[in-house]
Amino acid sequence: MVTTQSDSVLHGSPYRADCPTRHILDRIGDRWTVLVVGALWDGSARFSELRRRIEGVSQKMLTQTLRGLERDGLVRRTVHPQVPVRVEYTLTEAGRTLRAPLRALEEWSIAHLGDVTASQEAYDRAD
Amino acid sequence: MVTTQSDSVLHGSPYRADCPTRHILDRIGDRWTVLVVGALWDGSARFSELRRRIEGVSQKMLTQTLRGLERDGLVRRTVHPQVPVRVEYTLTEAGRTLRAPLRALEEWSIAHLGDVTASQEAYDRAD
DNA sequence: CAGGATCCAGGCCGATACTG
DNA sequence: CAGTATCGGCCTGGATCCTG
Repeated sequence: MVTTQSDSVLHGSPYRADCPTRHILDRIGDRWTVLVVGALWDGSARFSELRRRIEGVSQKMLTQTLRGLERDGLVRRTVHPQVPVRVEYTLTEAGRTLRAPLRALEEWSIAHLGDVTASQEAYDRAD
Repeated sequence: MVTTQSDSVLHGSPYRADCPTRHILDRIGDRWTVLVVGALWDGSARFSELRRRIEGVSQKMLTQTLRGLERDGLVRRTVHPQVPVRVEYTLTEAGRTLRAPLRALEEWSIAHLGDVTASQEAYDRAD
């Protein structure tokens, strides 16, 4: 509902507090979302598998991140009724489209990491 | 905390806690960095101008964000010795290269906002 | 005008214990 | 195995006051 507005959103300022893109940025913003999407890129994975793959993520944060992604329709959660329970997470079609922009960011990071680090050191050395 | 070595990190998993790309993601992660870069895209701007353009940013956060970007070599800060002081912020060459990946993200947001919102509502309605 | 310094509330997130 | 629930520390970030 909120989406169907003039194209002013496109060219207009995403700097407005009410801009819908901010909400998305908030999602991408948190470190784990990006890493979870990355970890799911080459196929589905179980909960504990993700937890092992993504170093440093707590169980709480992983759950929370997965719930958020599921709510956004970017990740599908499938429960296989077995004992013990088996839960699989997979990227949806929409989730897979996230790959391109995230990849762009990642590549930028890798390409510019050296420069950024050097700049930081120079900045810190000077007063 | 500062790592900088071992090129294995480059091609290795960005899921490792020590991966340098995380540092970049942390920067991009916070809402203000993205918005500041966006606000500076069409030229330099003064402090108060930025503050006006970016709705909702506090003086503290704007300063902090600009300092961070300057330290990273993405923004150049120029002080014009006048009374009152005039300070101009401009994107550096490196900073300008950020445009492409950020743009990609922004476009993804706009393109998928509708779907995401719909998915959220469905998720919340169900149980 | 462009910021530094400080106080403080709120949330983020980890650690821990418990369930189906 | 795949979570839920809860407590608590810390850090973020806003509000406010002050400076050159």
